[in-house]
Amino acid sequence: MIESTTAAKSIQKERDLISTMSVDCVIIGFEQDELKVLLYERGMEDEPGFSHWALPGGFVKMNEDLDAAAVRVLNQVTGFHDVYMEQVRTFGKADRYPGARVITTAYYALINPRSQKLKLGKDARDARWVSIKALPRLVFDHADILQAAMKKLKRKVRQEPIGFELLPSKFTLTSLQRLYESILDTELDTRNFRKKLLKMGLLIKLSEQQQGVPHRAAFLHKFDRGVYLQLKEGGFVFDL
Amino acid sequence: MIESTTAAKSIQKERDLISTMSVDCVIIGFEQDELKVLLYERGMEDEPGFSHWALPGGFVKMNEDLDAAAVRVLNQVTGFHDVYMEQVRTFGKADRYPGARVITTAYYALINPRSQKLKLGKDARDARWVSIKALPRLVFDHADILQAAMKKLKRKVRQEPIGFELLPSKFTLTSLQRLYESILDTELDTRNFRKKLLKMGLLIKLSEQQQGVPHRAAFLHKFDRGVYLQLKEGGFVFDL
DNA sequence: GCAAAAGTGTTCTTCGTACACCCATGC
DNA sequence: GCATGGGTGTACGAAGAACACTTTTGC
Repeated sequence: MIESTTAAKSIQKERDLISTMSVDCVIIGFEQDELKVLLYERGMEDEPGFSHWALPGGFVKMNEDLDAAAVRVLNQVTGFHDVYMEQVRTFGKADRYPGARVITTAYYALINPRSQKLKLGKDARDARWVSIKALPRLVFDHADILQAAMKKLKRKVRQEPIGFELLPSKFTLTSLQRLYESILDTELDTRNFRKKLLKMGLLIKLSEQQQGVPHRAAFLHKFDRGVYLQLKEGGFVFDL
Repeated sequence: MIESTTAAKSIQKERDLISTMSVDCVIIGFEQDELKVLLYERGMEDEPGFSHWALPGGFVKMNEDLDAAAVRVLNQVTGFHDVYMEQVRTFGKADRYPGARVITTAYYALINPRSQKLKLGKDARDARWVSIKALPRLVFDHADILQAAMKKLKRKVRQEPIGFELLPSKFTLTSLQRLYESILDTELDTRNFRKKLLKMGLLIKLSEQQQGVPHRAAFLHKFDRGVYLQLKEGGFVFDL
């Protein structure tokens, strides 16, 4: 095998190579026909950005996989678990974090805000689902990170149906359309949207309907996970 | 401003948060109708992976932007400068690098191998342009990194014309087609390929022709950078 | 009965795709 | 004259885009 241990240790002793890695999570939810992001107010008085709004984040531990760190941080700050996450990219400007060299890898997470209860971690004074259309000022480069995540999501949504993660298990076609409209930031033609989706065979129409709405009740639908996985293997495209 | 310095320093003292960041470069070139990657044989006896083939990489310095580190590393290992580079993603498995915790961010670089001379850095025993179809075994997780870069390139090539970077300034339509075929790993119909490209108006047909070929000489073309930049702003799509 | 959203087909245009032959050159 | 790649057009089918009215329900 490779003779490495001493060399590697000497590398870590060189002060100018040492840095701290963190992960930041762009947690995206869909509620009341709006895309939202979970932000929190930093609550550690001795850390940079105290009392400012930020994306949930935390440091990567020495023996922890990067992806695992993202999952852990999400859980520690929000209490959420079993969430779909994907790496966005890494932000590494030398001066991005005040007072120390911290390189951060951004992840986005997709979740239905009503499916799990928010349990604030100790580092947070407050946390809120904030509409993507009305963001407060964020600390450090978190506005850039958020923007990059949204851009990635826009691309992603054209390649596979991500509604699975953001909607309740039973939903109306209209709310699915609103979701796509929010992500793509356009209006879609209802007839064309339905035509395309139904042709794909991904949706199962239930006999159940909406209750108590002051207009004609819509039928509920659910996703067919079997068909989805099958399509995914074949590497399909999903243009809207 | 934010009261941060002491806090940040205390963060970096915690041993379990300290790690080393590196960058690795997937340097892609196109030569003799083939896509190639620049690999080097590791030449530092006291570093892991000595005498094995690897992607050019190096550590990020304390006061260096991550993107700048990628540019520097590329230059140090190969002597290349002014090269198109883009971040792929970050690889952070805890055990990916033997003997130390090293998280690495991968970049891909596109270059015409004939446009700049390869000048080996001191860490390399040897370096070669290797066909993407005949790769040797690579150290650490470099095979995964390379694969991720190629996948990203495949997606990229459908969204903007990257031939700019990989071809000489004057080229034939056939070599452009071969480039796309190499990246996408398919065969394309010549007539349809030309139809689509010419309709875009990105190419300028020169009066100059190939010299000394044992068949009908092809006209040379060049890219119209003005039209390219214009199209790019409008966020165009480029399907083949 | 009215406000509010659900649901449904057709036409036109655009674009992708398949396909075969003559042309110029070097040897 | 032959081998090699250069260069060109058309016809068909699929898919995207535009577009308006009837239905159901709660109040």
